[in-house]
Amino acid sequence: MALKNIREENYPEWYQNVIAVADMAEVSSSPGCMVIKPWGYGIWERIQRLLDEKIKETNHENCYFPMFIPLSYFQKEAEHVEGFAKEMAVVTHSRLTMVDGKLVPASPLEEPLIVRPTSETIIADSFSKWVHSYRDLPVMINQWANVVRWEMRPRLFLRTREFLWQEGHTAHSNFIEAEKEAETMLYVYKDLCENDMAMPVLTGKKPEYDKFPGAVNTYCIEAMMQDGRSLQAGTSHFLGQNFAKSADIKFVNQNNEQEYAYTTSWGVSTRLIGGLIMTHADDEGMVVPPKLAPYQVVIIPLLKDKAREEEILAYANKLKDALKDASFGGEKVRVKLDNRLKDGVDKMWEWTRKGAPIIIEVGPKDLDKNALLWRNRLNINDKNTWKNFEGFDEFVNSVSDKLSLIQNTMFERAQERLNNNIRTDIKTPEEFREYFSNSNVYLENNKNAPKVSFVKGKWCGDDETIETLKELRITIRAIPFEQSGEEGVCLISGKKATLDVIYARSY
RNA sequence: CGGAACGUAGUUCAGCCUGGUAGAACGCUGCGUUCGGGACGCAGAAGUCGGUGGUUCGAAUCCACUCGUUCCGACCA
Repeated sequence: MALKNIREENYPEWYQNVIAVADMAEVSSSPGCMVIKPWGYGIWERIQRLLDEKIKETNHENCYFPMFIPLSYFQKEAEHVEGFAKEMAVVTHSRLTMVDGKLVPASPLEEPLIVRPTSETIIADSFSKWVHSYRDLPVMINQWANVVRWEMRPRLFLRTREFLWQEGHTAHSNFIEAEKEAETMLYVYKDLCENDMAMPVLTGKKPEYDKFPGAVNTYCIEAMMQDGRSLQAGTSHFLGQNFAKSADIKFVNQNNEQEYAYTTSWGVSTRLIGGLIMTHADDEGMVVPPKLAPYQVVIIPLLKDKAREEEILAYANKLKDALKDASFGGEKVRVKLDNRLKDGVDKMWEWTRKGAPIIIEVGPKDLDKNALLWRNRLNINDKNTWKNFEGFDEFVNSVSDKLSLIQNTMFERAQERLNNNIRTDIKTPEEFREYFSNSNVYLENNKNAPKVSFVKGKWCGDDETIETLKELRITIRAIPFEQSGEEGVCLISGKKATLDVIYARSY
């Protein structure tokens, strides 16, 4: 057992332990912020690369907007400023001066600048300059950037004051096309989560009270963490004409009439890595799905026998080169030969904690046999797999299948957990309260069975229910797109209701 | 931003109540024995005790302020 805290005993500390032992990130000396270390950033780079391709395949182009947004821009959209006002970093001065040996801000700005919490307002401003005719539409852009939200209670990857993300922004000439865009991107996110991150998600719409400030509709993907809580993994917003009206994005339509554009925005962030951890990591540390692993195969040469050191290194290098010619998921296999001056066994466990999918040890015996010993991260504690010796060529030829199997197994495991933990048999407010009176944190013997997870049931939509949900610390995660249409009983109010929603505690 | 706890070596913590020049374990370095699943022995290096100010002959220890971390809550497209 590598970790000081295991999942069933202390889930929040386990989460932080995983990040520490996998060397993914650490709390920065700059309050509320994180330092993303190479292994964590490498995973983010993989997410970026895979998602960026999908964004471009759906006809978007990347560009970049300023991180400083004039305060007045936020006042243009009433709901938007209301939703974000509480958590903004404000730049008020343009220089420092020395007073009594201390640096103090000087030269106040005429208009304060906001460090972007999201870029709808400044991008809408540009759109208004770019769009004149229906022939200029649609505008479909994306930016990879950092944003700042002054969170009071930071948690690595899940909620930090500064985080990295991508935000897409589009403008369209009509309602239908814009709605379709918001939907398209939601499914691009679902594809990323499920096929690349091996993290199944539910799709749906946010209830009115939980929409993005200024949006007409907010669509979301929600993932189930191992403790049964929900993580909002990404959102896609149909903004209607709200931002177009406040930023004056007008165009002349085919009938020579002035019309406001319809806009959308959509984003995912480094929070996905938090989701990745809470979906896949175990009591030994991180487990990274092959498609996201910065290194999919790590080779550790065992160099105790000085006489054969060169020979073993040559063999390890030969293996590395042979593996590089293999491919997985349409890309070359990423191989790391770990040459550091440390004991082989220490390196083996280090890469286990980091969650590298396949770890190979290359020692003197392998030279003679033309073989190698490989370990599958998913079975790291299964003694039956401790002696996975395999012929050199046989391994090289099957590495792609092995990675594929690991990727698929990880997804199936997570999918099974999601499928098995959405309760649909809770039919009354009494049963509902009883169920959620349990705590989330404790898992039963079966780590695939959190005590409290998702409940799918009816909701009447009344305002009073929102207050009750707050008291119970439960949220409506999504209104699924597929609705049964059957009448039932609202799990909060007990009134008649037909709308199906997903209830859960959340991060 | 409210409540609570905490801040001492790279890490986890003891010492504080009852003031007198800094401790352990793990980790790290060296040597040796082991070692294809987290090993061991011996030796060694490593801390202006979060910061500022106060009380005192003397402060890790007492007091005030401040900064930060963790947990709970509020907040969190």
